[in-house]
Amino acid sequence: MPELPEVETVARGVDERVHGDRIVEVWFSSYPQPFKTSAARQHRGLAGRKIVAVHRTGKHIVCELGENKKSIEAQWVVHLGMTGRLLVTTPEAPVAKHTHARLELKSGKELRFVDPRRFGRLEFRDLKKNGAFAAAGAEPLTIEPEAFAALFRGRTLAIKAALLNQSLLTGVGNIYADESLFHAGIRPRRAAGRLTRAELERLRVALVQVLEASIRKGGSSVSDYVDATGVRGFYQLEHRVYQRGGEPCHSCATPIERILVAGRGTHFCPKCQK
DNA sequence: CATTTCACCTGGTGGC
DNA sequence: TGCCACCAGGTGAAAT
Repeated sequence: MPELPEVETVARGVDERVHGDRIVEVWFSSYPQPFKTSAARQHRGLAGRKIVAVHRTGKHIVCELGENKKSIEAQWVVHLGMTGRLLVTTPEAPVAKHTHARLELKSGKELRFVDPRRFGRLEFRDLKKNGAFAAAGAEPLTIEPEAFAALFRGRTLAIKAALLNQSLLTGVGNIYADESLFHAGIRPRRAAGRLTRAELERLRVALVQVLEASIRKGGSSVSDYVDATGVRGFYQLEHRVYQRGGEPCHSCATPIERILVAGRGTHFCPKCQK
């Protein structure tokens, strides 16, 4: 479900509703997979802490914990995987199947992590011991043109595979890789290192435009993505190629092709993309 | 090292 | 209605 625009939408929604609130009680499911940090250690770290702010880094949601913004002591880092949801609810709201974490807040609200496939991850970081969370790759919304081009220099892998590599760029997933390549007019199987400087700049600009447009629409709800309050996004209505295999291209009416690149379903227009 | 493949999970869909 | 194959927003380990 969640790539940069979806994670940004969730992080903003959670921040609006819980910043300044204090965690008074913590509950975790017994499935070990979602816990990058053991449930016991997260429990000790989270209970009693105040959530100062919530924001996005790449595809991660970072909850800053401390007494105020100038004294952050710890972080709770949430990765939604494919099907994760981070929801702000009332305590009475029915607990959804596959709920793995419930943080009861002083205000009476609850912060819940729900994840059917359990590909998501929850991590607790003590800043003194572990340091602050940092993504490996660059932020696509702010990277400079020169640095963006340098990411792909000399690489033989497909440009689509390179876009998905989180240690190069952080936050781009299958939807926005396909959509940005369409808007830039570049075929997904092209070797990353063979793109011209002009093509790379078209790609960077397309990526920024697509990601920002999607954030404005609350992200893409292809099947089950919802924001922090359970509301779906609308950017799926703007998709030009993603999951449109066989359907006519909106620009030239040529049927959109679906192929496999880096093991992922990949969609492109054979006429508009060179 | 760079690149590719596969396993990790549940659930929805479409064919028979 | 049931069974089965296939597909899905991600990522890290193992293989090549």
